[in-house]
Amino acid sequence: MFSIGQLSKQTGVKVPTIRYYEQVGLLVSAGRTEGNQRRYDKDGLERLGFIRHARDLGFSIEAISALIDLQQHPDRSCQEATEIAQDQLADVREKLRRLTALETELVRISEGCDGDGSSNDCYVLTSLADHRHCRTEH
Amino acid sequence: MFSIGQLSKQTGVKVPTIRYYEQVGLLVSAGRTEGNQRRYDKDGLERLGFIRHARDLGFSIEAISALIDLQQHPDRSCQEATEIAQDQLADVREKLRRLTALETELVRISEGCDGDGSSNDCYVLTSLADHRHCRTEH
DNA sequence: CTTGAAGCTCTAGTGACTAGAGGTTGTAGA
DNA sequence: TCTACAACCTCTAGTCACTAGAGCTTCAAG
Repeated sequence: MFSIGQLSKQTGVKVPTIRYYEQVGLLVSAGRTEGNQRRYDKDGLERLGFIRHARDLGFSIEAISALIDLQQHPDRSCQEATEIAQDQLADVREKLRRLTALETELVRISEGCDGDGSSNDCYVLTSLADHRHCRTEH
Repeated sequence: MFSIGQLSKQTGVKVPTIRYYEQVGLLVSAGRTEGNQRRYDKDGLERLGFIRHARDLGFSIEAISALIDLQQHPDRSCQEATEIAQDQLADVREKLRRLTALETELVRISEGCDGDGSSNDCYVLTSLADHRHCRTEH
């Protein structure tokens, strides 16, 4: 049996975050000692590991809830799980696309200015003031 | 002179967002009609355009505040503006790095599973349960 | 002069935590 | 067995950048 602090150390999830996950229903309520402190077993450890990993991959709490539901109903097809993962992938790719455009723009903006001179003709500021200078969509 | 709605249309910034920007001090308080409605001039339009563009590029409200300060003190060196832009670029690049790793992982996870079969051996779920399956750091 | 779209302020909600106050419990050492 | 104190508890509020809604007032066209 682990205390919440030990669970935290083993998973790398902060103590208040673990309590938060319980509060929003991601983790089932932990058993308690007589003095009302949470105690976890190996099962709890694994569930939190799953959540941690999914969060690291950018899945939302809502998506993780759905995935945990699926885990607990092994009779259901895993098509749903695959869909959730693919939605997440599409999301990540969209973010990559946007960030790549931003990178291009920021490089252009940063390089135009050597940091000398006064800010009334600063390239960074004039570039931000006028979208028409941009080379990519964003 | 524009109403807040006209300003919104011209810049693509929603009306409540404009009021929010004023509230947090990004936009100086607009002049008002006798009936207490906001009226903007060309200056306000340009300032909001600047904010809009900088937000699109992912700059935080705080960073934009600093940039606007610099605009209003043209005597100060633009080195600070360049630093802010380069910080933002570093930030974007870090996000790109992480998202690229996530993409790799998600492709691997999604492709391992064809959506058939039941979820007790679903590759998506087992992959999420065990970080050791991963090929990249995240 | 009427109507209704557009404006106003204020409060509260979003997601995923994080921080802090103020109190209680568990446990290691004396 | 006692004591000290780290770790635990609950609850509220704050973060960021908005967004939504209630309930009211003003503007402008017909």
